Amino acid sequence: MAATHLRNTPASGAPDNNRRADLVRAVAQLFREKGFAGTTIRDVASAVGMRSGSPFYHFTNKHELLMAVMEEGLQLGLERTRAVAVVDAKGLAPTERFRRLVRTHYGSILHDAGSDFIPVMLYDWRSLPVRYKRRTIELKDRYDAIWQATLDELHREGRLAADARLARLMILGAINFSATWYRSKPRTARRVDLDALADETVALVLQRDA
Amino acid sequence: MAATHLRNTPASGAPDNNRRADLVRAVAQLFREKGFAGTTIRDVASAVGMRSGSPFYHFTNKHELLMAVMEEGLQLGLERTRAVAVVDAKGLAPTERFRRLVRTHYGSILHDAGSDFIPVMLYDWRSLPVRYKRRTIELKDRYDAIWQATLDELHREGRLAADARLARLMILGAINFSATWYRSKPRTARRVDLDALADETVALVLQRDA
DNA sequence: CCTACCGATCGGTAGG
DNA sequence: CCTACCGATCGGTAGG
Repeated sequence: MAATHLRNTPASGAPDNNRRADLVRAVAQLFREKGFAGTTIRDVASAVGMRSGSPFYHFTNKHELLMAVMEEGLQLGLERTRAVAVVDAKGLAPTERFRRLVRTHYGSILHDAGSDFIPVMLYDWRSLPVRYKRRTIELKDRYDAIWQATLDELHREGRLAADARLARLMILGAINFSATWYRSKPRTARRVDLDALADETVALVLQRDA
Repeated sequence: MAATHLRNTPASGAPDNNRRADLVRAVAQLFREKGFAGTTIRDVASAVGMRSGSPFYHFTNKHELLMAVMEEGLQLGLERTRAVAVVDAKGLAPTERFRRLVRTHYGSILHDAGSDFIPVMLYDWRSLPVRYKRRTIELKDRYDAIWQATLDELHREGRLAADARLARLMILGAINFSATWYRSKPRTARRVDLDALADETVALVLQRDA
């Protein structure tokens, strides 16, 4: 019994990272489904097989749990987006790079299994205390910058007919809003997969090649 | 004292409509700011100068308050949108009718003073119990139908390069998402007013005239 | 990480 | 619509 407890308590005194990661993942799913205020610490604990007081061994309060979810999402999203835009599609035409950005956002940011972190940010940004917002905004700005670079190029080429900064807000808005209506296992026959959805999004917002 | 109470209690036995309307309005603002689960009945009561138990004289539980907010928003939105699309802009070109739809959604649905009802629906749809959703969806479908008619026309004219149904979801998504970033009293100098925002939105999603 | 618990708060109600 | 209240639940903590 005691040995089991010790196994999860690293020598350094810092909580075990696996358990912490388990918590953040479980919490992301719960917050996405029921919201920050609608989720109790007891929900969180039981989702990872802990007792009600134990999450506070890893996080000092509920708000830090919320921030951890958002930061995890931005960190992961930044890595994946950078891999697509700055590495894989570096030499490609802006339109193709744009298509890949859109597809990545639909997939690994919003709708792939386990992608609950950013949706929590979209839904519950207002629940994050101001003092936690600064750090999160820094990460978010870096994410936006990657998009902005490609959108600026498209604007220069005449493929984007709106102000490039507003275009970013509107395009990411259109994609993010799919969090409210897209279901990977739909009830209706009108199934749209993420590839098709990305293509349609690109078609909608880019002007035809002149 | 007793007279004051009686004045607000109509003979029919039904609660006074003005007080009910006051409640719905105040609740919409609170739910928009703090979310459904993050708002207490005591917040609601004190916002309209009541004591904590009194809102239950008008609504049997907290969820009915949420539904009332959403229905009020859809009812108002439907009226205004119909006035614009089906009356005022009936004979106009689809592109102009579209522009007015977009402008109305930005204004009287999302960002004008007192337009907190629909944002509550966007944020807290998941908090509405399933048995309340049916009625709300009926109203929402009618709202969507007005948009869809104009988008179908634009698609036929070649001004819309995506599937018209997905276009509706994406365009309303782009507009609705402004609820998370648009501020009528911005901190930065980059002020964009709703007229300009509507124009930019139209420019983004419509293909240039061939 | 568990046990055992606390003080505060919450949605809701009875009775007037 | 108020007064007075209840039972349940909540975030969080002490001590091991």
